[in-house]
Amino acid sequence: MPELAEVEWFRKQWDAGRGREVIDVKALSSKYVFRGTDGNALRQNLIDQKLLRSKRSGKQMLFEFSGDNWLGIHLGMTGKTRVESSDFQSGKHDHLVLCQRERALVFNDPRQLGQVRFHHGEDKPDWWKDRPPEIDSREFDQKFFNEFLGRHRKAPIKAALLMQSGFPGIGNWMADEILWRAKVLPSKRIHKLTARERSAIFRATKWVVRRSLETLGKDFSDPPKSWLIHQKWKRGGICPIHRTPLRHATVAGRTTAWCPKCQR
DNA sequence: CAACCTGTTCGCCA
DNA sequence: ATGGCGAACAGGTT
Repeated sequence: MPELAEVEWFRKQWDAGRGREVIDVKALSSKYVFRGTDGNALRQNLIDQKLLRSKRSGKQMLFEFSGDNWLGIHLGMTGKTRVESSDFQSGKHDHLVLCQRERALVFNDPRQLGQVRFHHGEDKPDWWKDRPPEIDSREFDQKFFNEFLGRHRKAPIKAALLMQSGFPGIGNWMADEILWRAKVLPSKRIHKLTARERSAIFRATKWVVRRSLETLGKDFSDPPKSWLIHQKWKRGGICPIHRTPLRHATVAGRTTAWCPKCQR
């Protein structure tokens, strides 16, 4: 489910617990989502600590706690964070519950392709360092964009858009939305793109990210009806511009929708 | 029962 | 050494 804008919304859900102590931790640490993490250390360290703040980088979330404790959550395909009341009883796929006196902060992930990581130390965890620039920042500029594409000349443009090291936060629906707006066929190889097409993709990337943060990222509301996302999953989906039936195929290993009239 | 899935990582191959 | 691609991960839904 979650790409950049949805992850931003899920990150903010736990803001309700900022400044408050964790009094108990329920962690099903044998589960796949805890791979590579010491569930006991997580439990021992987080109890009695306060949630201080959180950050997002691409699709990654980092929650900082007092006492030099850091909790990383990646939502994968089906992960969600939410808040429940303090007497909440955890359900089947609620793998991690941080209990506070006033509420419970819950991480749920049926499919478990997400990941929970824990780090204790003064400095941020290694896996949070050397992140690529946020698309919605000045550091994500034409130079960075062109250099990244230059390293993947033979790949279809959609494959590059899905690479988190170059387009942090972009996922399947945002990639299709960007290429539809830029009027570029998702399967087009990067070395075949014209300068004009590259520039259109750069601008559409920034635009889709900014606009989806203003809707989905802010209050989980739908982007405008004119967006491709509303059509891409439906049977009989049409181009929002002139109602041409969308085409579907697997590109870069993922289901892809595009308008055969707009995108060439 | 089979195919599919808004994500990432691994191993194989060029 | 680097880049491209298919499979695997786990469990639910169509």
